[in-house]
Amino acid sequence: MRFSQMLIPTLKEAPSDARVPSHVLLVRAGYIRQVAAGIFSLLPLGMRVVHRIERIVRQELNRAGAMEVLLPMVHPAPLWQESGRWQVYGPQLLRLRDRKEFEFALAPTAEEAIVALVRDDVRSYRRLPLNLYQIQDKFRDEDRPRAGLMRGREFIMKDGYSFHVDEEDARREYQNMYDTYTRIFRRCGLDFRAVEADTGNIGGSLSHEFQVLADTGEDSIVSCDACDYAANVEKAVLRRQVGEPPDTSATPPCSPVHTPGVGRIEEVAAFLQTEPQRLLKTLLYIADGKPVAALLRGDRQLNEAKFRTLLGASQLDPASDAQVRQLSGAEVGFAGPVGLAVPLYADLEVVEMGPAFCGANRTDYHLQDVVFGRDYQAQVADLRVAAAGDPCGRCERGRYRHHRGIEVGHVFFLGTRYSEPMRCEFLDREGRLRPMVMGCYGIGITRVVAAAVEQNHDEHGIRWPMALAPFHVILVTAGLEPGIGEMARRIYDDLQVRGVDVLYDDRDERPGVKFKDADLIGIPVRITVGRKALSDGMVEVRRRDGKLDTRVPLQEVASVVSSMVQRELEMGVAGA
RNA sequence: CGGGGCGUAGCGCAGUCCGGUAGCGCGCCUGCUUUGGGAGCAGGAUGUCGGAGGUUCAAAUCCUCUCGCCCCGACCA
Repeated sequence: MRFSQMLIPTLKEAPSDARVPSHVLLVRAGYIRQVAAGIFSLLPLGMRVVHRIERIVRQELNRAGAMEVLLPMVHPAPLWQESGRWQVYGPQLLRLRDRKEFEFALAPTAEEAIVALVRDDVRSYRRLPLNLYQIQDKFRDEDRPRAGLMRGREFIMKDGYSFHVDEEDARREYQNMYDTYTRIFRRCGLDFRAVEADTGNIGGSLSHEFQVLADTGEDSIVSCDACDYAANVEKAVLRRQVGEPPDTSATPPCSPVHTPGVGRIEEVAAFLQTEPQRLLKTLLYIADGKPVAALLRGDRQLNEAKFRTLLGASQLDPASDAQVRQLSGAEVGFAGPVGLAVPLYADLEVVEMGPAFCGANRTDYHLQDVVFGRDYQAQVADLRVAAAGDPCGRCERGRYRHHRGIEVGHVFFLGTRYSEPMRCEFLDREGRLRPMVMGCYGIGITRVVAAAVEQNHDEHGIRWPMALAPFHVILVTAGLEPGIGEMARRIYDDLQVRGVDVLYDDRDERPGVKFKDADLIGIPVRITVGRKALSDGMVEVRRRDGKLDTRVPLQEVASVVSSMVQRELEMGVAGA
């Protein structure tokens, strides 16, 4: 492709509404343009990157036995009413009406549509298992779209669904997809982790997110420094016993302290001239209509998902200010476990705290020297959000490291959440009607684009991994001598014959402009044919990642570069 | 949903307080020169000043309403 003929509108200045590197660079380098909040157009370069990703995804999924389909993007409301999600999904589901006032939704995901398809045409165990996927635009009317392609409202997603005769087979396929995703992201050249994830309200136990590691990621994940356990902090379990509970036999009885007007943890700690770690935090919640309290060390966060699971509650909300006043008998900020007539649940760490400060259930007062087991009792459980340094819950000695991640893939064991209400059933060997057991598997294609840039850029621009780059090589001419163009065209043809995708910058621009654009656009290999090439027959080969900057004889450059490209493309395909 | 910020040429911005009929840089077009890290000179094109209503002789500027975009928060007692 010739640069002069391609639409690559690069910008010297960043658009003012972009904050994160991927957004800034993808706009500046001419890959995307914003159309509305969270809605983007893909320009030719952006489209090429998307195609690269899609190709890898298709190859690996097809290889793993999945089949591609294309479902509609506009779903009739009754479909969603059948699964119950029309009521449950909320404002993220964009609803619309046609001219006859019939209601539709723009698909944010396609469980309903795929189930409707399969249940009508698959009635026998002989036709199972099935794994169907599509690559298609999705729409989610996000509360707050942000960070460019990272959290858009409209985005391209690969969504796949599998159907099985029983749970065992569904789990086998789950593993198959897990392995396939690992291959896909490895081939994309991304630094990622597969982490255990919270299954949310769908239930079930199996769920992994594929997280690309990047500081700008929205998700928080932890990985063990001793074993291979890694999980989203929403999910990460903690080791029960870490140290011995401190000896509190000499601790004086607890006593009130006057703390006028200080109710927030930091304020209380500052007022008492101590650390938040010495404070005991009491959080009042309403679980299915009944009050409960969670106790945590002052600097810790409650993991509501863990709490809800522990309680077996379907609804769990923080108590309102009025409820807090009524339950604790004090203003908000002065609740404590001592004498509180509410079921108490203490995080593992609370046991090991030693004498602590906590609210006195009396406005403007706290208690000091409060000891677990002596001054109050509570059920002890893993309740907090895992953080860096916390003890791994899967092995005996590991500690957690913390990372930020961008969720680019998610595999999920669904069970019969959809097949049951929507009656997606089959006849088994014995002639009995049974619901199919399902799994679902997603990859955010456009989010992979953003994640790759977040992970691979510098102050000059993008640095694509070879597998995702819109072109493998950019060929730049520097100088106006007629011989230079001729040489470049020969190299261009030679590379194309060898299957290398080349962007030939034939523009009538000064070399500086071409170099700046090449760096910004981020193509992995740059070949420069300049005046020097005319004199000594050498051209420059330089890698965008800085790993190579050398000169190669004109005659050899095509073979040298094409094998470099091939080698790199094959790196992730090992075992294929 | 709560709070904050911003909408002026394709992009980045000034002008708004204090009303007088729109400007700068980049980009774009033409010509000449230039050609290894975002060239120089000369000439040129480009605006419903987000929209609607109001005040006024006169509105980018003041008032009211509205739309859009960005950021922070939306459990932490």
